[in-house]
Amino acid sequence: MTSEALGRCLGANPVVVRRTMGFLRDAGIVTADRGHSGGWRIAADLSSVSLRHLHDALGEPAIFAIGNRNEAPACLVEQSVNAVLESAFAEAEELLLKCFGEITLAELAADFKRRHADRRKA
Amino acid sequence: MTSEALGRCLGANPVVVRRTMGFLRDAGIVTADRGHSGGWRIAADLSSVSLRHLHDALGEPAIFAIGNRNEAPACLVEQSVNAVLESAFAEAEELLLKCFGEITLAELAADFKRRHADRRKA
DNA sequence: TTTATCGTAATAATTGAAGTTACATGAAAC
DNA sequence: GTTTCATGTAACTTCAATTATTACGATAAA
Repeated sequence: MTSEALGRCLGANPVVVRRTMGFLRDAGIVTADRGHSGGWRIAADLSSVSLRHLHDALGEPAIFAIGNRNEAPACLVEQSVNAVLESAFAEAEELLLKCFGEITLAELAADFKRRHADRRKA
Repeated sequence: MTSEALGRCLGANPVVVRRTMGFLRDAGIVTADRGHSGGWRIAADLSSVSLRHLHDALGEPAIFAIGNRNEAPACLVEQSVNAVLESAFAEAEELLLKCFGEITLAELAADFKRRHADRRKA
């Protein structure tokens, strides 16, 4: 599938698609072929790739929208707040990443297949 | 404390402070007095205000930086992804809000007091 | 040799948050 | 009562981060 076509599916720009897919290529999850009839291709067994793998491959982007403003603030109030938030966020992140680790692309594909069949029936 | 002074403490603009504190005022957590010697004052027992209360008062801002792009997409792939992410995010959010609910301003104040005493000793 | 594709750098556009200005309202001080 | 000091809020500007776009080189198939 070309970046152009992927971009249309995702509602995103082809160059942005290339940038992002580049991380998955670097992680060995997909390959990219140039030239005529080139494009992106899955390079891994779908059942061996979890959402956690994708998250890691994409550089572990920040999960939380809110969080510490400074890592080691001089302000004692800020230190107190950071201390309690850090442990709360750490727990939530651990749980979320555990979930991510348990969901594979194969499962997503199976779920898609089910939805697709259901739609054709209806 | 005036918005001006709070702004200096927080490294934020006084008007932004007023905007934000306004939510806490609407929730009854603080009061604001105008005029000479006015400003913001705590209006609740510190032990009765949890971080959860603050979060709710501030309009339950989004906790996660990543999430569904569309709530009810036509795309079946997006539907599959949303389905698994929604439950994962819901679990993590529940845990985080539970933590928030267990932390009170009184506890934060006590922790601050401890840090303050420690610093004076050192 | 032409066409199609990725790779990537440089730049522009967009967006949402924060900052700023301006002024009305209200309350205390003198 | 007038001055001063606050909040309340609308309108506008600035800023930072993401996304989009343009441009062009590299590569491979037709």
